[in-house]
Amino acid sequence: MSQNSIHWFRKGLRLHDNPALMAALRDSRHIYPLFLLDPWFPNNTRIGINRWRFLIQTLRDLDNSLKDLNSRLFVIQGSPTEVFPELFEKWNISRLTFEVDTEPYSRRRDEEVIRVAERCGVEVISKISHTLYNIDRIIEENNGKTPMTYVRFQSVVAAIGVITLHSKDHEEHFGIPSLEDLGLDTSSLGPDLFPGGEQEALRRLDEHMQRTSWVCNFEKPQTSPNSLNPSTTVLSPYVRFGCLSARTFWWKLVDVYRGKKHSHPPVSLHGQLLWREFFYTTARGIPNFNKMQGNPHCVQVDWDSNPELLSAWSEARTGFPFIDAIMTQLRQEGWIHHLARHAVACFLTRGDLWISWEEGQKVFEELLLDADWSLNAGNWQWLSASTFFHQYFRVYSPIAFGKKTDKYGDYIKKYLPGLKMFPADYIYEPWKAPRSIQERAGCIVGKDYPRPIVDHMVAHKKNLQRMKAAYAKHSPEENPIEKGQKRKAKSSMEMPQKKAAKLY
DNA sequence: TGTGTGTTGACAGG
DNA sequence: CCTGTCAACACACA
Repeated sequence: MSQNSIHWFRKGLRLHDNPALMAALRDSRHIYPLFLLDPWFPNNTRIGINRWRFLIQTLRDLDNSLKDLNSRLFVIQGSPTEVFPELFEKWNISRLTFEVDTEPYSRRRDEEVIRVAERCGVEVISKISHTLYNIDRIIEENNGKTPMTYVRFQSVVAAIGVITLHSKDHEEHFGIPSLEDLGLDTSSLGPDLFPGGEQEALRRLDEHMQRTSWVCNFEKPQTSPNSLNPSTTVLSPYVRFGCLSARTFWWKLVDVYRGKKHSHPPVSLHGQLLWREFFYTTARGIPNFNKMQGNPHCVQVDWDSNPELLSAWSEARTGFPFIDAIMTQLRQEGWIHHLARHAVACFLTRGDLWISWEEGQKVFEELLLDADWSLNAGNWQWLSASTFFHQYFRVYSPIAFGKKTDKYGDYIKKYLPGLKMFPADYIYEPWKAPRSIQERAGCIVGKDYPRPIVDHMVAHKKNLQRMKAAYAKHSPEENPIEKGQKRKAKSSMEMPQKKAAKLY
């Protein structure tokens, strides 16, 4: 039997570890590798120019790889339910294959496409390969409940057992558009530090996996948010687009770890992949995951609406050099270290500006090369102490935090060259520098660089109280009255006992 | 229902 | 480098 198949690339933009693509190849006479530029995405999400470039580079790389196999990538603009019926008929298609995607829009889209395919008599095959595990099964194994902690998540996946890795492996052509073809403004393109594509992804993976002791000793919290070159792998954009299979990454790490002492989840590189899996699971299980309202696990906070403060943050004009340097790196290069994300996210939300994490989520969605719906929403909830993380009294200092790993402010000077001449004593707080030093540095605060938009000490103390009030009102699954009584009992009884126990 | 724990705080003090 | 304190959270498990 010979068939004509379409393999629909969405994420999973690779040839390696691609079970759905393999399913398309089986017994096929013709296979049509297809990528749709679905207008839903630019119409409903924010895609910055740097991520557009990453996508186009990735598609070119995929096309090149397919050329080596005597094939080409077909790139078509249009919504799936309109495009597919035409293509099914035009190419006489009997089979459609694609990778499972767990995001809300993707699930709705795929359900509709499956219905369209059924009507056209086209068999649909979908395979899991974007995640290590079957995300739905994780929730099932946890009695239908979404695991809410990493520890809980780990115990559930441990029970599921080892993940598997898929074994390795025309006529007219619809070309890959350029950024200009797509009508995009390319004037703000940043340096091309992380070019898209499977070949680049595999090259970078290989490069890092050769550093065996670095891999074995990797502990995420020990890596620096403000080194001049990334202190971590920056494989995240590649995993996000599926240029690199998370499963291939996982098993490469198994090879490197074998027979050696190595770090473990949550801090290890394996642990990082499991964090991704954790947030994919919670994003699948929790309704309205990218919103506060209607999200049953999210603490409801009375965030301020303050467009001036928000744009100062997103445009690197807060007057805190550490924060502004990070936001500059983000905008120019499309990637910042995870702890740098913590620092700016805390600053925007519960730490200083008291602006909703949803606003920060939008900015990251636009600017990060690795912006991923599930991870972005999950991490913003984490950092704003809305869901998953509740120790809201742990606040990052926009002054002190960066000093731990960059005493002299070299990172700040790289991204904010206007502050280059400031002495180390004042680089994190230039407004404290005497006028003479500001003049010598050629940078007057309030004129050449903004004054701080908030007093951190005042703001964070006030915000702590506002968080306390929000938590007092928060009652995810319980009767609020009952909860209030429990809280009272705890605070009057437990604390003195604890202190007494310590004294004796 | 109490207790231990939680990838990644800041700060003072030894 | 480590520790405890600050003031205090929810989740998970026994």
